[in-house]
Amino acid sequence: MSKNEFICDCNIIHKKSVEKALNMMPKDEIFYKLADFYKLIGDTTRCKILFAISNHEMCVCDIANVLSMSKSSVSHQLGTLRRSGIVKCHKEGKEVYYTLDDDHISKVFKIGLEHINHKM
Amino acid sequence: MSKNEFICDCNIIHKKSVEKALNMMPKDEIFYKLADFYKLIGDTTRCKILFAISNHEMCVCDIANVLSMSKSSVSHQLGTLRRSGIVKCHKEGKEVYYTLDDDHISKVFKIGLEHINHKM
DNA sequence: ATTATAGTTGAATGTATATTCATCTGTCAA
DNA sequence: TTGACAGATGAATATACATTCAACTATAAT
Repeated sequence: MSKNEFICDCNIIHKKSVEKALNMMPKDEIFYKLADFYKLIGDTTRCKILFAISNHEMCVCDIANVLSMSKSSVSHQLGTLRRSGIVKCHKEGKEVYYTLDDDHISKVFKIGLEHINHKM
Repeated sequence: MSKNEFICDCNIIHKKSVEKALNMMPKDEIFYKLADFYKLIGDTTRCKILFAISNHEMCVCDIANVLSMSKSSVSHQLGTLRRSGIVKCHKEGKEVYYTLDDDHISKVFKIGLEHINHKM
């Protein structure tokens, strides 16, 4: 009977706690997606972009001006957000307008700001 | 009268939109903190750690076993989370027990999962 | 047709950061 | 007081990724 049945460099202190936690943990795939989602909004530039377009749609140039950044940089970030299904866009003539794909983002911002205020 | 009054490599297309967005944007400091908060939970390992301890407190060894990771790696991440005020800890003998600092994390997880489900 | 502008994209560079390794402290037991 | 273990931590390495640069497409105007 081994003291350490798990693949880790230390012994188990509270076996029940560990097993309980293991049971309630979602699958790895869920954690990958969840972490990926937070990682996407966990960047100052993307935070600002999402905030800017959360009120009404904006084209790339306007967003670049709001953030005082290059079109290229903004476009790269918008591409990342689009491929991840966080924003969507539609074209009108030469311009491409971006909006949030759904409104979970606004909710997440709300709680994030609550957390920050709680820390002050 | 210059066509481009802002420090950006492109023109403003919709002046009103840009000004409106600029007015409602929080200060940079807020965005730094907000992005930092999401960045912290935007990592698979830290996501798992937070999830594991969200139910009841756990010591470092137990967390390491739940995640099948080394104590050192877990401890580094816990240190980061602690210094950022996301988790807190108390010592009992040789062991250090970690819990969430407040329950905004659980709420954020809830919305994150909603977003993921919305995408399936 | 030609020119200007909106936007995208691949490659390169620089920066940030997660994990590992080795070492250290603090606590308990023998 | 010696040994064993929980945990923390600095340095090093490796990986991820944000921005820049240059080149490209597409649309509109002259």
